[in-house]
Amino acid sequence: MKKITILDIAKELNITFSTVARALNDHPAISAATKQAVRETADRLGYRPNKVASSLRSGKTRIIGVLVPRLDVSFFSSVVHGIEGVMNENGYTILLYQSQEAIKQENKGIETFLRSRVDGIIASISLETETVGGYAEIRDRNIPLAFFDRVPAGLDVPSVTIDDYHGGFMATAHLIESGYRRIVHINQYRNINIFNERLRGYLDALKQYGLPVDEQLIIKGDFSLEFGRQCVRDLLARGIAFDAVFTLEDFTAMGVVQQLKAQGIRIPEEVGVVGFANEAFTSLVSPAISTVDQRTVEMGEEVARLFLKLLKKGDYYKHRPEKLVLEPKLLIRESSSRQMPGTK
Amino acid sequence: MKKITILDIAKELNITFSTVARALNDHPAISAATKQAVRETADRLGYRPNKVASSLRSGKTRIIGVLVPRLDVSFFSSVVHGIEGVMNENGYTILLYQSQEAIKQENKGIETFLRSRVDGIIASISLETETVGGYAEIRDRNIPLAFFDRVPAGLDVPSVTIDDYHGGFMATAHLIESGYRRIVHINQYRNINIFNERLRGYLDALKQYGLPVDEQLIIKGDFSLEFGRQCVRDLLARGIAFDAVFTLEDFTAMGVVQQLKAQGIRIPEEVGVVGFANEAFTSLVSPAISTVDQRTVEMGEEVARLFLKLLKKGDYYKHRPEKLVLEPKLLIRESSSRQMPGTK
DNA sequence: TTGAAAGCGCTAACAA
DNA sequence: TTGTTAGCGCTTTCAA
Repeated sequence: MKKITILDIAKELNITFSTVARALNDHPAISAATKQAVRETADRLGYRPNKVASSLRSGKTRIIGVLVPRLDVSFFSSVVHGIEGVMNENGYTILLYQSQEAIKQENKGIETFLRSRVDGIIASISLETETVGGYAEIRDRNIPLAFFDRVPAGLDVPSVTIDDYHGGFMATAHLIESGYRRIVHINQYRNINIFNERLRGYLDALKQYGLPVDEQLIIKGDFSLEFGRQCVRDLLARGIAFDAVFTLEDFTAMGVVQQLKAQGIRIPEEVGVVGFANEAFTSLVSPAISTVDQRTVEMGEEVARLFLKLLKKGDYYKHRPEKLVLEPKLLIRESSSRQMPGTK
Repeated sequence: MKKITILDIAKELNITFSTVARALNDHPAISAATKQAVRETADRLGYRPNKVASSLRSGKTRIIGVLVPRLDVSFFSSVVHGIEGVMNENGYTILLYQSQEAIKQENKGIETFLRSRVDGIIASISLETETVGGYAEIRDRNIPLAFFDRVPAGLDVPSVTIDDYHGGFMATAHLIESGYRRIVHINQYRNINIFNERLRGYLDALKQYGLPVDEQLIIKGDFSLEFGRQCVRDLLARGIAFDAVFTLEDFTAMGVVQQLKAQGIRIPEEVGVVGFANEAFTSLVSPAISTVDQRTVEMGEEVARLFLKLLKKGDYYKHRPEKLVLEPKLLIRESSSRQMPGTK
C-alpha cells in the first residue's frame, strides 16, 4: 500500500497540496465544495495525516510525557488511568516512561521526552530522587511540567498531591478517639516528603490530644508486608507495650494484621490498625483494614486538568505555580473499630 | 533558551552540518577528533537531537503504540509494566491508549497510532470488539501488530496468551480431585474467546473425570464481586445443590466467598472455591482463595520480545505468525484445600 | 574524511 | 478562494 500524502490527493483533484492541507484542517477560506471533494478523496485513498511531519513544522506534538516510578503499583497505574482519560478527551496522547524508582532511569526518561519534543511532562519522582536533578532542565527550556504525589523539594512547579499531613493526623486522631493510647507508627527510612508529612500528622495528633511521643513507637524501615510482620515481632520480643499501629501504607498494615493474628492478639479489641492508600485488598480481608484513601484516579484527572490550563498560558514559569492539595478520606473499617473503653 | 540544532554546532566548529550529523551518529567515516569536538560542543550548547525531525526523515519513530482496555485493572497495568520494561531496554518508547472497553474508542486509538506513525502496535481488544474491526487496516499497512491475552478472532497475527483452556481444566480437575462433585462455574455472557476457553476447560475436566454436565450449574453474567454474591444467593434460594464454585475471575470468587460466609457455609469443608487471575487480595483474604495465575508481567515481557523479533523481519505478514501460549499456574490455597472425604 | 544537496510531509506567510 | 513558496531538523546519497 503506497503511502498517501496531501500531494496525492491534490493530484487526484487537480488542485495544489496547500489547498488540500487547508481543506483537511477546515480552514475558513476554503469552499465547502472543495472541502467535501478533498475529504472524499482522502477517505477513498486511505489518507492518514502524518503527525510527525505536522509536529516538525508546527513545533507541537500534542504528546505529553508521563514519568512514573512503576506501573505495577496500583497507585501509579490508577493515576495514569486518570491522566490518560482526561488528556485523551483533550486530544493529547501519553508517552509513557517508568523510572523503576531509579534516578538514572528517571533522567533517561526526561532525556527521551526532551528529544521527543513532548508538549509537556507530568511526573512523580523516584524514591532515589533527592535533588531536583534532571527536572530543572525541563523548566529551563520552558516546557510545562507538573508533578503528582511525589514532588521534588526545591522546585517551584505546579503539582497535585493529597494532604498527607492531614491523612496522618486523621488516622492518628481516629485511633486516639477510639481509646488507643500507645500508637506505633511505622514509617520509612528515606527522606521523602510525603512520608515525612504523614509522620508529622501523627506527631501533631499526639500533641494535640496531649499524648507523649515515645521514640520507641516510631519505626523506620522499608515498606512491605514482611516488614510489618517483623515490626510486630520485634515490639513483642522487646516487650514494648502498644495498643495500635498506624502504618505509612497498606501492605505494611497487612503484615501487622497477619502477625498480630498469628500471635493470637485480637484486632481491634487489643490492638487497632490503620493503613494508608486504600489498596483493593484492605476492604476484602478480615478484619477489613481501616485506611486513608488517596483518591488516585481523581489525582490523575486533576493533574491532567491543571496541566491543560498550564498549556494554555504561554509562559508557564512566569505565574505562581498552582498547587492543588486534595483532601484524603479516612476509611474506618473493622481493624480500628472498637467501642471506647467504658462506653457501650 | 535558543533551540540548538546541528547547524549551530556546525557553525561553532566551522564544519558542515552533515559532518555534525554523522559525528553524532557515530558514523565510521568521521575522525575521532571531529567526533570528540562535536560531542563537546553539543554538550556545551545543550543540544538535544530532535526525534521528530529524524523520524520524519528516516520513517522510523522508535515508538510502539500500546492499546489496552483500561489501566486501572491490575492485569493490564502489570502487562504494560512488562512491555515498557523490555521495550525501554531496546530503545523504544510506549505511546499509551486506553479503549475503556469500547470499540469506538479503540478505533480512535488505532487511528491515533497510525497518524503518529508508530513503528508497531501491541494491543488487547476491548470486550465490545467482536470483529476484526480497525485492526485489519494495521495489517494492510504492513505495520507490525501483536496481541496479548484478548486476541481478535479471524486475524492471523502474533500473540501471547495463556492457555485459558488448561487453566480452566486444572482448576476444575483440582476441585474434582479434592472430592467436590457438583461444581458451579460462573462465566460471562459475552462471546469472548478467553472466557469460552476457560469454560471449555471446565467442561472437559468434568467429562474426563466422568462427571455429568449440569446446565443449572453453569451461570453466565457479568463479572463483579456483587455478581458472585448474587449467584450464591440464587443457587441457595433455588435449592440447587453444589459443593464447589469455579469463577472466571477473582472478584467474582471473592463475592462467592463473602456470601457463603454470610450464610454460614464453611469453606472449604462444605464448598470449595477457585478463582482466576491471582489478584493481590486472593492471597491476603481468609480463607485465602485458590486461583489461576496468569503470569502478567511475563506476558508483557514476552509480547515485547516477540515484537522485537517481528520488527527485525521486514515482511511481518509473510511469515506464519508466532503464537506463544504461556502455561498458567494453579495456586492451591485454603479455599479449596480440604481433605478428600474418607482420607486422612 | 568531509561537503553539497535533496527531501521526508506538513504549516503558514504572502501573493494573486 | 486558491496557489506559491519557504522551511521545520534531520538522514542519506553522491561527489570531492
